[in-house]
Amino acid sequence: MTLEPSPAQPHATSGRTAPRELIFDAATRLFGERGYTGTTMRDIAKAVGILPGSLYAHIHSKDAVLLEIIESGVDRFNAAADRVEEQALPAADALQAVIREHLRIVAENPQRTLVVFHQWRFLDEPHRSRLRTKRRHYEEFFSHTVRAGVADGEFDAGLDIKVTVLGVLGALNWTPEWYSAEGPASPDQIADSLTASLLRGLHRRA
Amino acid sequence: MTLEPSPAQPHATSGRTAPRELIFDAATRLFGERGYTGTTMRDIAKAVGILPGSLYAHIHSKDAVLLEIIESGVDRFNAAADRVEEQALPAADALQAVIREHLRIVAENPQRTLVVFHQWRFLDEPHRSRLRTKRRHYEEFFSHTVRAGVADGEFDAGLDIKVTVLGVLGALNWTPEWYSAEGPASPDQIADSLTASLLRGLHRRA
DNA sequence: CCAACATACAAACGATTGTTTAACATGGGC
DNA sequence: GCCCATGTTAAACAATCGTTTGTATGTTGG
Repeated sequence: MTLEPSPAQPHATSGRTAPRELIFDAATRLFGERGYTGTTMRDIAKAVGILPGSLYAHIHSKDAVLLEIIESGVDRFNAAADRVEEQALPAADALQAVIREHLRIVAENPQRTLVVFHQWRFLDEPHRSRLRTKRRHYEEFFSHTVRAGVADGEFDAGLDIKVTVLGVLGALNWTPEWYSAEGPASPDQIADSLTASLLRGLHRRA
Repeated sequence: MTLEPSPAQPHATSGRTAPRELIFDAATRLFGERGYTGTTMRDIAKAVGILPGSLYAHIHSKDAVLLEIIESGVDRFNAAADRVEEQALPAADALQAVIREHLRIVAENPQRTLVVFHQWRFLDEPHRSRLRTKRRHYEEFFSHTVRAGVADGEFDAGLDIKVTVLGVLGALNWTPEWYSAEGPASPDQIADSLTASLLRGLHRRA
C-alpha cells in the first residue's frame, strides 16, 4: 500500500463537513426553533441545500434523526454528572461543578438542549421510555447530592428535598430558553451566578 | 308548550357545558400534550365527539383557538402579579405571594400553562409580539421586586440580578412539567417550599 | 305553526406530509 | 479507461392536513 499524504477519504472526517453532519445540524436547529412536528423534511433539505429525497441517502427516517439528536444530548449531561460524581466532592462543590458543566453543554448548542428537553414526547416506544430513564439518571444525581448535603449538615435540614431539586433543575432546564452566545457573560460566569443564588439564596446574610 | 324543568338553553351558561368550551378544553389538553403542530383538528374533534367540520360552527380557525388559550393564560399571570404589586409588600413577601399565585394558576390547569410557555412560537404576527410583551410584563415584576429587595438591604447586594431572576422564573416555569394534582402536596405547600429554597438557599444557616 | 337559528353530518377541496423509486452524474482506485 | 460506490435529481406515492360546502335536524322565540 502506497503512502497517503492527504487521503481525501470518501466518508470519513475530511476537510469538508460530511453531508450527514450538515443534515443533523440543520435538523437540530429547526427542531429547536419550530419543534419536531413543526419541521418538515423539505425544511431540512432546503436548509442543507439539497432536494428532500436526497436526505434519505444519509438518514433512515425523520424519527431516527430526532432519536439520535436527543440521545447524544442526554448522554452529554449524564457523562458530565458521572464525571462530577467520580470526584466525590462535598455537596455544595458538586452542585457548583455540575451546574458549570450543565451551562457549558447548553452554551455549546442551546438548540440541541431545547430539543432534548421538549421534543422527547415525539419519540415512539420503546425509545421514549429508555430516554426517560436516562434523564431520570441525571436528575437522581441532584437528588443524591442534595440529600447527602443535608445528611452531613452542609445543607439546611428543613429543605423539602424533592421540591428543591425540581426547583434547581427547573432553573437549569430553562437556561437554553434565554441563553445567548452574544450576551456579555460567559457560561461559567452565568453558572457561578446561578449557583450563588441557588445555594445561598436571595436573602442577605445577617 | 309544556313545562320545562331543565330549560336547556341553546347557547347560554346552562347545565350542559357549552360546546365551545368543550372544544377549548380539549384543544388545551392536546396542545399541551402533543404541541400545536402535533395536534390536528381531527384530534380535537374526536376528543369532543363531533366531526372535524363541525368545529367551525364554534371557532374561527386553529390559530384563533391557540391565541385565545395563550392570551387567557398570560392574562392570569399578569393579573396575579398586578394584584401582588398593589399590596406594596416587602420584597421577600412579594415574592412569596407571587410564587403562591403562580403555583395556583399552574395547579388549576397545568396543560394550559404548558401551552402558554411553549406554543407561543406558533402564533403569527402581530400576536406573537404582543404576547411576548405581556410575558415580559410578568417577568419585569420579578426584576423590579428583586431590585427593590437589594436596594433596601433585604437581599444580598452581590446578586447578579438578571441571572437570579431568570433562575427563579426558570424554577417556576418548569413546575407545570412535573406538577401533578395526584401528588400529596398542595399548590401552596409546594410554593412555600420553593420560596424557602429560593430565598434562603440550600446552605444551612450558621 | 313558523321563521330563525344553532348545530351537526357527509363529502370534498387543494395543499402538504414523509418517503420511495428510477435515472443520471461524478470521481477515485484498479 | 472502466467500474463501482456515492450522491444527486425529478417525479411521484398514499396519507393526512386545515378548511369549506351543502344539507339535514332539531329547538326556540314570536
